[in-house]
Amino acid sequence: MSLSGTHAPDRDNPPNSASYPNMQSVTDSGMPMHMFPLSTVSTTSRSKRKQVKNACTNCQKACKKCDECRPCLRCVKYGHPDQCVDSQRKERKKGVKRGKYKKRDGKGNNVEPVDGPFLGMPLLQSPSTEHLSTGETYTESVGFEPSSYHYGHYPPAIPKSNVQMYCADYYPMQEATSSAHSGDNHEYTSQHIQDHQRLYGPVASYPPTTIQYPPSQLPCLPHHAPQPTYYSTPPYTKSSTAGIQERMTDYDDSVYR
DNA sequence: GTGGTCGGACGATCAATCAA
DNA sequence: TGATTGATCGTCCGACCACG
Repeated sequence: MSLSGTHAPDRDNPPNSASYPNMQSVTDSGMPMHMFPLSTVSTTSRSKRKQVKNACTNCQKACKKCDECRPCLRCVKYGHPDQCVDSQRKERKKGVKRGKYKKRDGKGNNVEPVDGPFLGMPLLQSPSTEHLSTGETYTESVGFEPSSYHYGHYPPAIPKSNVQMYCADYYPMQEATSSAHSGDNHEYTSQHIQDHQRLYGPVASYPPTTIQYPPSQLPCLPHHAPQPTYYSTPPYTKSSTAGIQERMTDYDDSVYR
């Protein structure tokens, strides 16, 4: 990122390190844990950080959390929604030679291939899944590795140009903490959310209770924005709260492929 | 209290490689 | 040809600092 800097982050206590699983601050969707209903948030888990596919230039420059919507909440918050544009990604290198492949056990050791419940994919073992049996209580930590393993198992990609992101997984409608927001820790106040709604339309409730397919509204888009193209056959029909997050995430991912 | 800066951990992506 | 691996690139956490 930036090339010059004088401050030294706390290397001895990497707060986001997997070696500190109890220091959960964000969820799979990138939503800060404090924005979850307390009853569903495990205090002992640390799930993977969820990143947006493409941060806007402002957030990228500031190294701050962005969201899929344009303008993003951060740009709205700081009063420059018109400058909220996707950053450009450079093309990945091709023709990079690689050595012999090793089988792995996740720790860098050579092992035999492991089988898991999803196409040989190992289960994501999160501490918070221990008390959850059938998914009756939804937390972000439940589920399987939202990685490229299962990408492409859903209907063929639709052109990216036809896609606008559905952001139900991002915006919390719980009352924001009374302490309002602090810094950039994406603790948007209810006032911020209301402002955003006033400007750009309603945002989705969180967590959703049922999957709507296609979504009846695109919560983060300006009302005049072009509507996305959806498959005629929904890739997901799950109606329980369990797993909704990952399903929506998977869907979002699938449309890019 | 608020916002800006920034190092670096780690998540996402996808081409190269493997194996059936 | 689909699955797996590993390199690359990007996001953003969280500490620190400046400012009003």
